[in-house]
Amino acid sequence: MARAGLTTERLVRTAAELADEVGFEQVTVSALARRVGVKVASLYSHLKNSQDLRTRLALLALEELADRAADALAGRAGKDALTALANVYRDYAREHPGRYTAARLPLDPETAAASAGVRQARMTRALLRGYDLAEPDQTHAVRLLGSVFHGYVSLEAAGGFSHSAPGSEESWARILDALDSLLRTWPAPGPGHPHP
Amino acid sequence: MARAGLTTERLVRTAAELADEVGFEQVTVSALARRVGVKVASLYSHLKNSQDLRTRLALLALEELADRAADALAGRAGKDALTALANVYRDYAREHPGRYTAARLPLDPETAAASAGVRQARMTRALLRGYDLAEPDQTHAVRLLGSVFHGYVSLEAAGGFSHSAPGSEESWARILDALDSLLRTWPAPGPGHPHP
DNA sequence: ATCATTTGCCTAAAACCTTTAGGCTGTTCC
DNA sequence: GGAACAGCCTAAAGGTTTTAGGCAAATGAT
Repeated sequence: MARAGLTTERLVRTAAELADEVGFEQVTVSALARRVGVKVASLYSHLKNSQDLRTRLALLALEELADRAADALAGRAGKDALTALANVYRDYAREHPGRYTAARLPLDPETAAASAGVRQARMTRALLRGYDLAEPDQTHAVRLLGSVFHGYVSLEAAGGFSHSAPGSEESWARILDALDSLLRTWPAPGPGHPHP
Repeated sequence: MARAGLTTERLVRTAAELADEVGFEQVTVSALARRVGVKVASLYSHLKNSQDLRTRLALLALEELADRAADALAGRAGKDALTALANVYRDYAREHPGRYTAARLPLDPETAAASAGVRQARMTRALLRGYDLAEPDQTHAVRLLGSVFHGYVSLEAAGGFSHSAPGSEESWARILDALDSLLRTWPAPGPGHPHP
């Protein structure tokens, strides 16, 4: 009987392609087995179970995102860096929707701590060195940026901004303008402007 | 044979409880049938299929969110309104994680257009009347707020901000401060500050 | 080169979810 | 009461997950 020469890594990469083509939800051990031309049970030599496959896929996506982020940030600072990092997420989500969804999979704390997610957080923090933020504001800003990037990209992928003017492209640019401005003039805590 | 007296609405409400208890992903026609004490096939008189159940659950959650938003916004303006609306999303996600996940389900355009999602968008826009934003900046700001609320709540639910200082509560407060400040001084488009 | 071991893929089978088809029995309404 | 409908049931087919056990190809020692 001819052997297919499967490995866990190869399977996960194939699963990533599958995810981008048919959606992360549709990535199933069965579908993966079909695609690599092998019986379903054979995959259980390489994968613990279905959840294991999804987790590995998530870790792959987190790595790829972190790699792209590192590339994008190299040699940039300030708004340039902000824009570059933001576009890493948006572009990745558009090029690889299934992988991007996978990257959003909730991981248990230990797995998350060992993932490339921490690399991404570190890079976001590095980006903020181009602005003048002391702790704990820097952490708040890291969380804000993460929220905006993830939130915008998710809503856009769900079709939230299509079919209405102005275009999503323009909003994205203006939101980055706004974030840049906000980071340069991060406000002190408080109830906001005092009513005169 | 005693009749259970099921209706589609009752099933969807039960599915919502189920979602909050075991997670949206685990909401299945079978699990729902078990919970209401009926054979699986019986549910297909009330639900078109599994996807139909999930969609109805999403619509329920969107309605509940819009209702809470309307309550929260009544009689408030400015930062008060901003905080109230933001907390609607965060509190709802914490009280009803399954429902909140359901509300994030991508809907086909017609369904989305007929959902309470548009009511939510309208209310966010109404909130912004307390700030001085002309179109198209108002739309950009609506999208920014939606992104931050959804993004923050999602990352928080995924455990992104736990086990690290400062606490998520504090970041949330400071991010709302920052958004309020940003909305009061929304910047003009451009590359940012000119370098001196 | 041969034999033993390990490895990789297979078949078989059980458990669960989805969906359709058809039947029986309460309920409703003349 | 009886006709018609509605609501829940059984049956069955098809798909996914996972475990168990088998056979053959690759590996490596003698």
